[in-house]
Formats: sequence, structure tokens, C-alpha cells
Amino acid sequence: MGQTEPAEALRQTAHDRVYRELRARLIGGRMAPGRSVTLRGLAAELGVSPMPVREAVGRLVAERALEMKANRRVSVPEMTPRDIAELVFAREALEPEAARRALAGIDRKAVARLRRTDDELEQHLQLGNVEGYVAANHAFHFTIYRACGSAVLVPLIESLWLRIGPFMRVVYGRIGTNWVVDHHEAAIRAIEGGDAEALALAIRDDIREGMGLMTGGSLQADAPETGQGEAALTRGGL
Amino acid sequence: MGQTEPAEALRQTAHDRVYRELRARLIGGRMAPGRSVTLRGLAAELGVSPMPVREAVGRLVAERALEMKANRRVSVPEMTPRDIAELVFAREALEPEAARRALAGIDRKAVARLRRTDDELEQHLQLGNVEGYVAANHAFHFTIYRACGSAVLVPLIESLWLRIGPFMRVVYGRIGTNWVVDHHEAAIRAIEGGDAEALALAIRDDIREGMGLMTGGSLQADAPETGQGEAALTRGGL
DNA sequence: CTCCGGGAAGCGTGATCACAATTCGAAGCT
DNA sequence: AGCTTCGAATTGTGATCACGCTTCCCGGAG
Repeated sequence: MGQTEPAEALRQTAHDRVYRELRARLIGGRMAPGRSVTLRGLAAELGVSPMPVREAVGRLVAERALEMKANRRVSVPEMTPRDIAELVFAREALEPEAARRALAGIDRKAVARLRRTDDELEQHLQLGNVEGYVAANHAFHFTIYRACGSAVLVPLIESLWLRIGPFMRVVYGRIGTNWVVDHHEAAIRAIEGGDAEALALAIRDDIREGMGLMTGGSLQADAPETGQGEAALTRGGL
Repeated sequence: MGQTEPAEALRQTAHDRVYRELRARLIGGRMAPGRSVTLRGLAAELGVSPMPVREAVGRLVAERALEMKANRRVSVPEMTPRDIAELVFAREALEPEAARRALAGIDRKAVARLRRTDDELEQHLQLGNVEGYVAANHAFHFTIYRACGSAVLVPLIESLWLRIGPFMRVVYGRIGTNWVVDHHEAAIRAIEGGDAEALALAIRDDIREGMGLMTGGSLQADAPETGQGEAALTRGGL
């Protein structure tokens, strides 16, 4: 489950493994906003000493994927609807352009992979497999973005997903009734047709639709402190 | 020297002090690209144990403000002209909008502060004080951006400055001969006139000019591995 | 029953040590 | 003289421990 490679074969350190594990949980929406984590707790859970966890958590705090409160305690950030809207604005500002620049780098094999991923996505959607859906959606987008070969845009976009991740689960719960246009399908067609502008628009619309599903409903709309408005959807996490 | 406040009074930890110090050095262009740093070296230099340095450096690596090579050694990243161009694209995509959203939040006192900062900037420019110029430029931009009150946009933009910082020094060396329009002055006028669009355009042009000064010259243009093309401008750093 | 206070448990932080890998130096060989 | 080679020093990593601080819980006073 993707992250952009900062180097090649240095992923065998304990702290990096912890970092990637937590990252995957956040992007996959497996950690509910507001949930607090502890160094020793994660260490025991992941079978390592608190030391690598300290480093991994520190990195995620720097990326604002985790939040350090005044008491020095670490938790998954809660975001106001406004925060989410700004995150989505940033995504709209960056991702369509990344897709546009990626177009030339997407070969036939990548297109086939996109089709396969999108099929999996639909299956997960019908089977009610939230984890699978989120993972497939992430894979779909970043299969495109990574083709632009940018060491700047892709990590930047990933940092946005990292922060939206915990709220992505909400989208799933509302996607059944609001499904109108399949922007993924439109994106694939644009890629096959070599139409960069159509691809950028498809990505933009896909983001906007997700945004609409997120902010359209309650989503702790008037109780930003509790962050438990979507408790039924976010499940226990951990 | 600004960073967005993640919390209020937790800046008295050693690792946070180290983090902010290194951040300031990077944004201020006081660490030359390609320069490698060591945990124990920084620890001795800053008068702390290697432990807080480890955490601070880890965070900066996560933000890609520092780079961890395959040998696990940490250094200031070298960037290709393409990397810089992408960074600048992201700045153009985010900063004008942040300024637009900030307009309403800029009161008279902030305008006065902007004028003062811009005056200082000009002075540093005439006196040849690179550090002062870079610091004033940073202060000017973020006085505006912070007024938008976004916990998303401002940190995101700051992460971009963090990565461009080591190359900012190059801009200064070329600014004397290429100075055409004072975009800062235009920005202040737009703020006073309440013209959001003019403000956004002024910011965009200011970014573009800096970009032009950066990629216009050599800047390790064909030797991305050495990164010493601008050695005369980047000075020893450390 | 409510409220408050004190102690124990748990928290992040930082220091120190051990270890494996890498780097760098100088000596020795061809 | 140039190249190889071997060893010492340095590096990041991880574990363990001690220290303040906060939080939580449980018992006692009102």
C-alpha cells in the first residue's frame, strides 16, 4: 500500500516499519479522529520497544497526520468541516495537475492496472468492504500520480491523503445513494484518448464528489470537539 | 522567525528547540544543499544529547526538508531544476489563494507590520545582508498567509518554503540586476484597496519572479549530483 | 450521595549504553 | 608511486533506565 519511496532498501528499520504501518492505518481510515495513542501502547501492540515508535510518531506529528496536544499526548487530529474543505481545496489545486503531468507516463500496462483496480473498487463497494474500497481508491489515484515521476508533487499529495484519511470512511457510508457519474471510468477513458484536460477534469470532479459527500452530511458539523458524530462508521480502529 | 504554532506552550522541550533551530536554518538558506549532518555533531553543536536531535531530524526527514540516504546518513537534499519548478508550481497553486482568503483578516496593524517588514527587506537588500533579506521576505509572506487562519494551508505552504529555503540564497545574488516590479508594494496596495484578486496576482507574480531568478541561471543545471554550482552563494552553512 | 484530596499508575522526555554497519585512514604490498 | 587491505573511529539504531508531569481512581470527609 503505497507511499513514495524516499530511498530504496532502508525500509527494514523498526521505526520505518512502524511509520509505514501507522501511515497505512491513517490513510485507510482505520484510526478514528480523536483517538489517542500512546508510545508504549503502540510499542507493545507492534512488538517493538517504545524507541522506534517514538520516532515514527514524531514524524507523523511533523506531517500533521497525528497531533500533539498541550499535555504532550498524541492523538488522531479532529478536523472542522472548514479544515476538510481546505484540504480538499489543496487536493483540487494539486492532483489534477499531477494527473495532467502524469498522462504521458502512463503506459498500457498501467492502464490495465487502473482498470483492474477500479474493478476491485466496485467489488469492495458492493460487498461492503470499506478497507478494500479505501485501499483501492488510494491505489487508483496514486497509480496515476506516480506516473508523473515527481519527487515533489506525489509526496505532497500523499501528505494530504494522510490527513484526510481518517475521514474517508465517511465517504463510503454515503456513496451508495449518491453515486452519479463514475469519474474513475472517465479518467481511464481520458488516459486512453490521450486527453490531458479531460483527465484533469475527471480527477477534479472525483475529488469534488468526495468532498460533497463528506461535508454534505453532519460529520460533527456543530460539535467539532467530540468528533464522534460518525462513530458508527469509523469503528474501533486499532 | 515564524512557524505555525501547533500548540501553545510546549516549545520548551529540547527536541522542539532543535527542530525549530534547524527549520530556521533551512528556511534561511543557512544550510547548503548537499551538506551532510550527523546526529552527534548537531548534538554537540547545540549542547544537547543526540536524543532530541534524533527526533528533530526525523521530523525534518519526514517533511523532506532533510534527506536520508541509503547509508542512513542525513543531508540537505539537492534538487534538480525540475524539482524546484514543481515546488514553485505548488507555491503558485496555494499561496495566492491563501492570500486571497487572508485579505479579510488583515487589519490595519498587520498592514503597518507589512510596510515595516518590507522596508527592512529593502534595507537588508541594499546592505547586502542575505540572512536579513531572507528572513524579512519570509516574514512578509507569512504575515499575510497566517491571516487566513488556516491550520491546513499555512503549514502546507511552510513545508514548501522549508524545501526551497536552501536555494533561496541564490535568488538574492541575482535580484539586484533583475529588479523590475516591486510585487510586495503591489500586494500592500491591494490589501489596502481590499482587492483580493490583485493581491493574489501580486503574490503569484512575486513567486514567479523568484522562480525566474532561480532557474534562469546555472544552479547546478547539468550537474545535479554535485550541487556545488552555487557554492559561492551558499557559504559554509552549518 | 457528592465532592475533594492523595497516591499510584502511566505518560513523554532525555541520557546513556551496546551493537552492527559504514566510512576513513594509514600502513603494507605489488 | 599507486593500489589494496585491514583496523580504528564514527555513524545511525534500538534498548533500558530515570525523571517530571499528568491523569485517573479510590477512599474519606462533608
